[in-house]
Amino acid sequence: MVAAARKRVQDTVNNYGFMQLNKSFVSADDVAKRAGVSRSAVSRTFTPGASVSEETRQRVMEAAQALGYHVNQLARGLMRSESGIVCLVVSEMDTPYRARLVRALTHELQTAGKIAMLINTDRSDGSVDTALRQTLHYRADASILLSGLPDKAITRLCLNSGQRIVLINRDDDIEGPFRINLDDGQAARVAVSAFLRAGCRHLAFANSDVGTPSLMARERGFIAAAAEFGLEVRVVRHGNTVYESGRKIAQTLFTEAVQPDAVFCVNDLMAFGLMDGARYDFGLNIPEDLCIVGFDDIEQSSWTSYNLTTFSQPVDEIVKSSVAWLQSDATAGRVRPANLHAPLIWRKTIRNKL
Amino acid sequence: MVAAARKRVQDTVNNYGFMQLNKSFVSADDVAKRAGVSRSAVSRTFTPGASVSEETRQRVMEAAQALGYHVNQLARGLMRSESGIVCLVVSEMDTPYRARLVRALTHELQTAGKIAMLINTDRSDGSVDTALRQTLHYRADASILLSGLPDKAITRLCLNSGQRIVLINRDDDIEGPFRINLDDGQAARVAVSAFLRAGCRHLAFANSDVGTPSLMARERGFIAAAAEFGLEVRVVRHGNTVYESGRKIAQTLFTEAVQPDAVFCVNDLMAFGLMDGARYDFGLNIPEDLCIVGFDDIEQSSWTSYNLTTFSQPVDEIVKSSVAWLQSDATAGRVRPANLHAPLIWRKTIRNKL
DNA sequence: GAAACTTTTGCACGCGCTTGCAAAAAAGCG
DNA sequence: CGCTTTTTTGCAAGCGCGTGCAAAAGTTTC
Repeated sequence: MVAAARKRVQDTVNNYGFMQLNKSFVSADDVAKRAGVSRSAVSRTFTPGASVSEETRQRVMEAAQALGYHVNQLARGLMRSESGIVCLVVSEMDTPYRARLVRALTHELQTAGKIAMLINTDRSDGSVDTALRQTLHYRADASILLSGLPDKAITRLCLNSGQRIVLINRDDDIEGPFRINLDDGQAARVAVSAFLRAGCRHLAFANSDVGTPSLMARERGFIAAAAEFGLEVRVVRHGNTVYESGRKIAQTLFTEAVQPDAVFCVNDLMAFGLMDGARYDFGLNIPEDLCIVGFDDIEQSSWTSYNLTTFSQPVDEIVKSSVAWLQSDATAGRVRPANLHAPLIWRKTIRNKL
Repeated sequence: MVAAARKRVQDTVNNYGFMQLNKSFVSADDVAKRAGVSRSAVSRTFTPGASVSEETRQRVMEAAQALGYHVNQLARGLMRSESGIVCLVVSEMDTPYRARLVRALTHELQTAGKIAMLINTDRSDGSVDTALRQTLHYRADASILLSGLPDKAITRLCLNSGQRIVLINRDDDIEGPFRINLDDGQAARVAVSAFLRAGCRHLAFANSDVGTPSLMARERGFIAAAAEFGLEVRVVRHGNTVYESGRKIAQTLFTEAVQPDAVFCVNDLMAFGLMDGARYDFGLNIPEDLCIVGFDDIEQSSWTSYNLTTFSQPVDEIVKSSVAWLQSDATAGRVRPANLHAPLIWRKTIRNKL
């Protein structure tokens, strides 16, 4: 129906003599006709590595230019079984870290000649599995998951459809997808030793209760590292990894009998909440009374009001290695996960010496 | 080549008897064969409003279920000239306000049965025009521009291709696109009267020097509203609409002979920078020494360290009206722009009385 | 200049789907 | 039950493109 309507418009327009300029879409056929060659010729002109003589190539390009032709990626995708589409499935994408990742990913994908489709898994219903199935509808070449963890069945379905999957910070022992993780254990160790050097003795860990693998890895790592020095860790888990949760955790921690003098927050947002809670609800000074370290190094961490010492997500590396893997030859089956290092960015929330 | 390889795999698999489960993609043909009907029947089953008897419909659905079939949107898009794709073209999408908008838009589009393609215009080269042309490659049904302003020629090209365009906060007199704007003038007037009620007499306006239409509208509105009360406005423009620029502007403003006691910041990020500058570089107290109002009401504005009084972007309304218009009947030609109201959210950066 | 190459070109088929059209089946009616 | 009207169905064409194949054109070689 729509197509019919469009067709009609086009014809009318043509009758009025405005020709190609106003035609809905110019096809390879049109270009071929104008250039006086076969349609294959124009198709080959736009296919890197195909056999076309320089002369016809010129002719085709000229005609294409004049008509404003560009290949229809939908049709090309249909033939090639390679749509050039990469799906980014992500929830709560306005979270600073996620937003930065999405920005960097889309950019990198574009420079690699791919295009990003954004799938929002905010609504609770179908969540990730539905989203992943959706990626199949559009024959996406690959999916990159920033949040959620897919069911094994659906993962296999995607892989069998020739799709590649990248999991960022979602470690799990699913095989097939490329997994990118941070060395959370190492970061935790660095945090502990930084706290100790600052003279802290009462360590706490502020986590969310969603229990994402990488968050749990940080928690375990921190507890283990502290144990090596004979220290116990007060762990508080609450809500999501957002400001409010940090605030809430401050309420819990600073109304207890023995209060921490150092807190590792599982991400920066929670650290900000915790800092504001400590400062404004309990009058604590940071870093004199309380040392804090966060994770992600989002932009706000460098704002003077917070000046948060935090671990930096190597966004560039994450993005580069993801896209590189997408373009590499499919070594189907088990894929070696990437393990990236998150360096500590020193600012002002851990004191230098006691 | 890829297609050929896939075909080969499929055949092998079939020979081994694993059948459909492992086949790359199951097509409508497969379903038809299994259900014992024609391919048109299955196509009609998945086309709302098409004529199929309840019985065959059931049979088809069953077969589809068993085989894991879902229509290929690429192929459907090819036929229907309606891909279901909506392009979001945006730069610096990790900016809190933009990120929120992108999140809300993708969500709303999905519930409307569309899917979002994200086009990043960060890199300076082609910018918006290239991006918009890219949307044509994928035969997007529509494009929503959150940043940048397209050339008229390319706009017309998109419109002629049957694409619809939405401009958010990018007012300009381009005709054809649906434009959504805020009532910046009204907001500016509200800001002035709030400052006056607080006893402020030295107004300043902190703007970026990129000169986006909506930002300039706020500036003009503020100056005009102040003039009605016989007050002059010290305008400072610097850099981008980011934290650092606000910081820089603080340096400028508070080293001058006559210092402002009220600043309207063109967005929240700049307001934060200005606040931090005022507080930490100049020891000013907010709101006692200095009143501040921002724009956007991003999440950070409610954080205790800032507690910024600011104008709220009606994100929900923006998103809803955008998507609604996309689905409405094309009233081609001049489209009446939407003019939305941005209410002031009172927090703690404007004092109540003198 | 003819034979043996190599490169370029056009044809025709197919990717997976929608849809107008006419035939077939079902339903309504006196 | 026969006839008309409505609904359902299959056929076939076509959306815009890529690509194997064989014919055509161009190059080299002796």
